[in-house]
Amino acid sequence: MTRPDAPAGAVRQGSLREWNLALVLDRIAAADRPPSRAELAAGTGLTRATVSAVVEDLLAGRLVAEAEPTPRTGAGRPSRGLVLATDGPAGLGLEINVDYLAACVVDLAGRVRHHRVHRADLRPLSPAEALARLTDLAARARADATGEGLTLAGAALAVPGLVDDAGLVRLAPNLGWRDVPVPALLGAGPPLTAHVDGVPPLVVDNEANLAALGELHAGPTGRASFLHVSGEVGIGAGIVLDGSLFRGARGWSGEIGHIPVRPDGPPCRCGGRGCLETYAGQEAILAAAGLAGADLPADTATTRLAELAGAGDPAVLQALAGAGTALGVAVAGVVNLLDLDTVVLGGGYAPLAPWLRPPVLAEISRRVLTAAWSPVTVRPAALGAAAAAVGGAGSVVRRILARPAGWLARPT
Amino acid sequence: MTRPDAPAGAVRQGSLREWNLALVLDRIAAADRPPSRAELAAGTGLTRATVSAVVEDLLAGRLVAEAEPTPRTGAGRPSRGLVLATDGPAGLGLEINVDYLAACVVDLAGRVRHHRVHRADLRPLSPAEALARLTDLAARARADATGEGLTLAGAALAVPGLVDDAGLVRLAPNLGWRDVPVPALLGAGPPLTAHVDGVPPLVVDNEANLAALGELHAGPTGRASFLHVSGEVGIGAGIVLDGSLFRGARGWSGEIGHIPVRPDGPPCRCGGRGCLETYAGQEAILAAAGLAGADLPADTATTRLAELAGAGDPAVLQALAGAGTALGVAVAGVVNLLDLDTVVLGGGYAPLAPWLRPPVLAEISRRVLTAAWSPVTVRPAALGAAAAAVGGAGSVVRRILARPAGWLARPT
DNA sequence: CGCTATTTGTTCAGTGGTTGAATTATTTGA
DNA sequence: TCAAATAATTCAACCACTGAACAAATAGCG
Repeated sequence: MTRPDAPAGAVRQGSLREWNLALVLDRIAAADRPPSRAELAAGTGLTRATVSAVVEDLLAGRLVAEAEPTPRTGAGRPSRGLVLATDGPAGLGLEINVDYLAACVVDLAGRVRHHRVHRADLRPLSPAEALARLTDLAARARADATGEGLTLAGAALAVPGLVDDAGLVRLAPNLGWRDVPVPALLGAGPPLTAHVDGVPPLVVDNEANLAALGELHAGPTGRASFLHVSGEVGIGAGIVLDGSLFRGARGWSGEIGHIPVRPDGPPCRCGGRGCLETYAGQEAILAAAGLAGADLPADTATTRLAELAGAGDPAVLQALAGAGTALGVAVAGVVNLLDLDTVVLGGGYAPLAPWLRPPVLAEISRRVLTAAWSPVTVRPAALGAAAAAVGGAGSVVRRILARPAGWLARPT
Repeated sequence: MTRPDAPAGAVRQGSLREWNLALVLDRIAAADRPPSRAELAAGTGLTRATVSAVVEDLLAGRLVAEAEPTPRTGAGRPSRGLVLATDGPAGLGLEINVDYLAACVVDLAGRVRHHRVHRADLRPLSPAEALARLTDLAARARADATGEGLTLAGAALAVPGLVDDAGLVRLAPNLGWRDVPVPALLGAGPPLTAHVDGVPPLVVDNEANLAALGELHAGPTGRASFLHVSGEVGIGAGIVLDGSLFRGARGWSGEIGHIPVRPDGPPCRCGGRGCLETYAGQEAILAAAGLAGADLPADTATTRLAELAGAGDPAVLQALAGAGTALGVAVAGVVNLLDLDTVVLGGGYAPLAPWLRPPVLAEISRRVLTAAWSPVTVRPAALGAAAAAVGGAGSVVRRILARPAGWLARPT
């Protein structure tokens, strides 16, 4: 199935070119070394004539550039390799979390060109105050980007909570936010490029979703399926199916933290009982490790746990084993349901992966029906802290790569 | 997002026509009354000229037909309504289960033109013997179909087990099958139309998947997202996301029966403990209701349970309440994870829905984070017994509707 | 009954984008 | 220096869609 089942709209002449622009650009992005026009023609099935025409459009629009002449290889006219432009459009990624703000800029080629983190406990601040600080950070990122010749094509903001299509944060429990209209509050900053192709200049999304996207594009292939579990104060998950993020019917998928692990376990903030969060959330782990009252900032707490576990502290080791088992039970259910082959431990779980991985794997191999045929990989996230910001910035440029015609046709 | 992210292949001139054939055909199929060419043009955004040309191709290929002249409506030249052909291609749906075989034929318009069920306990038979009987049933269906002027375009066989791409049944626990090469054994029957468009003439798939597809196409809209839970001896689920079946990375999604409900509950056949199946599988319900030794055929067992529950038998009511609660716990996890808005109780659960629904709903409203914003519907399946056969046959004709060019270009 | 208004469906020149073959460009190797 | 080889461009042909004009078929009205 390479084609969507039911076309959504009319296909006119121009759609052909739109499609082939995306096709060629996608191959340039996916190639491991700058491909020539001839190689692209062979790879896509288009004729060399068509590829030349398409590439001409892409060059004119500053989406690709011709690479430095490569060292000679054989007889014949030398090929001119094509690479993604590093002086064209770029994406701005923003993140707001309980104890830090982050901003980063990613160019078309996926390189992180700017990255800055601002640590501060944001819980005492009002949403407007917190977002004002974020606007400062964004302005600095923008200045950096334009200084390097980049054009910001859009921004994505990661929030640890439920967000609706319009960017309204319905609920961010750990920030204490409820019904915060983020785009309006953040719109005070310098304007980004206006709506491109129907997408607003600022997209607000769940932190776990964007972190999963970051993980997807950090990996080698773009067509993976995995579950990215992000263990912060709450536990969120991003679900990537066949290379694209699954958002659910209303965009609120991934609430793995409230999967029941023991239906009659301890009560949870959500109103249920025995949710995963009550066993493997950060507070639960700290409490089990006897570090409950320490009141450490969230990220420090994680590093502290890793240190103590590395030193062999028995209470911490037992706490992590318990959390890992609970996580494994929940993840086994997910893997049974969705038939995924990879589980990524991200966010606060990444540094704890050495201790969480064994119990998670044990539960999976006990409970997953198909584990015998095809093993399930459990690994820590490749991207470190603030993966969500990078993922968000990446999502902006991926949107351009997926539909370059929209960018090329933008009003200038 | 109406367009796939990364085009998979070259888009040539002909692709345009291919796409628009599918577009127009899809609108004809989705319309609630035969649309005219002019209405199609208005609805799709194509010009009337293009629609005429496309419709001409579809008429020539016997995929659509002109409807009877409709009663007059206003001034102007009368329109000629277009309907899906009922004398063109049709799909053959087959099902093999523990205690019955079924075959049915569905035409392009989705009407069931033939349906026959053969009841017999298949467990004592070898796979070859069982499939020989199914071949007989299929031959009768074919004779019926050709008698009505239909051309069988392909077949889908539903099996209660894990199936790989090649049609090899890796494991069907309740039939006692392991590594059965179904297409080879069933291939002895009269040949179907040869490979159309790269798809083999016989597709073997999981029973729960095909039942979910049947439910999808029985519904009004083609773009739904829901979980179809099929409670037979085992418990399977078909996951429909945005109008298409999600099969998982390897095609083995939906094993909801082995989601852990109580991690330290009773041991399960799969090796785990406390799986959903040990609480809400048919055997578990019968045991809890005190009907364990009765040794009823599976479908009779379900009707018996419904009778007793209807009569107010306290043991049965309690058994169903317990099963419903366990099911609700598992389903709540799924809904939290995937953000679905509908859960369909199918297979053996359909007749028991009046008693299962309340506890399932109760667990969902307790445990699903977003239930407050947007309620989750729980309803019995619209299709009755052998829904998988109908769904399978439907999947064959849907494939033609989704890609009519492949059918039109077939060698004749 | 004839005329007009109205809507449907078809015809046809025009256009955009791809195709395939021929042509030009640029290098290696004999 | 020339032939072989490979890359990229050019150009006539072609395909499918567009837009406008046209033909077909009816209702309403005098």
